[in-house]
Amino acid sequence: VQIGQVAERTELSVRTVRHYDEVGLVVPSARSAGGFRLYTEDDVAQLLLVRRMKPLGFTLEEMRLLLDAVAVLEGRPDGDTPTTPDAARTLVTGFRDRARARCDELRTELARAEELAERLAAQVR
Amino acid sequence: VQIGQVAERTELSVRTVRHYDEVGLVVPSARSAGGFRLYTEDDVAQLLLVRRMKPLGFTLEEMRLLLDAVAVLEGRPDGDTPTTPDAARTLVTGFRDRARARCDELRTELARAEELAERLAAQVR
DNA sequence: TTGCTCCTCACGTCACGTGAGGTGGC
DNA sequence: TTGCTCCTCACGTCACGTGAGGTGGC
Repeated sequence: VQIGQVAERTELSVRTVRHYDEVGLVVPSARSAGGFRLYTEDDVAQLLLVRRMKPLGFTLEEMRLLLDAVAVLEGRPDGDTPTTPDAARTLVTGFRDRARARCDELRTELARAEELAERLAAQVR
Repeated sequence: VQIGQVAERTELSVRTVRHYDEVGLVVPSARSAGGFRLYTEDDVAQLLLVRRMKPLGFTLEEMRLLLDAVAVLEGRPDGDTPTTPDAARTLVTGFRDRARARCDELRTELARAEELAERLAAQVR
């Protein structure tokens, strides 16, 4: 499937999907004869995962490491990343902890944001 | 009060507080003889408001407009921004709506993030 | 052949981070 | 006088946005 469809399905911009390819975060599994990026369903799943991670404030490089580690744990070694399953587990555990911590932060930020919205509402009542 | 104290109280970096001065978002009410930025309690309150707004994804320029409008509605005309109360009300109403919409987005992002954290937890179980 | 989608440079932008080198004030 | 805090350039960075000019494929 082509990048336009992928962008629509993931709610990412075409430029963003392209950028993730440029930095090696999610590289399309194939190219057409004319050079068009072709994404498999697995590629799309990875992009969806990345989109879920974005609010957690990880860098693209960190997400790349995480995706690689998860790939190792799920038994698809990804070709060029020679991570041991053990290293992968520690890495994923670290990300899990950071993810949970960030979720807590997000919750308080959300509460504050809601409070703010109501303050603005009161301002124009 | 000096920038270091302000940064600590607002949980913003010193550089960030300085940046907000540079772009005219929150300008300290005074400077010491030696050029040190001096913030009043009102200045700090504005910085706290800005920090609450950040998760809502507004640009610094937008926040500047909002702070000015709120200042007008609260009866402290801010000197250089000649906004009418009417224009201020419409602007604030717009921001209220956008803030509420972004709160909804934040809620779904949070839900997805929590789901993701649990997925990572399951991965290393 | 006409559109629409895609491509690669490559520079711009937004919100700061990060030194470099220098001064203020208890 | 010694620290610690603050100052102003000014360049770097991260995650893309935004044209410019060109091609692929139904």
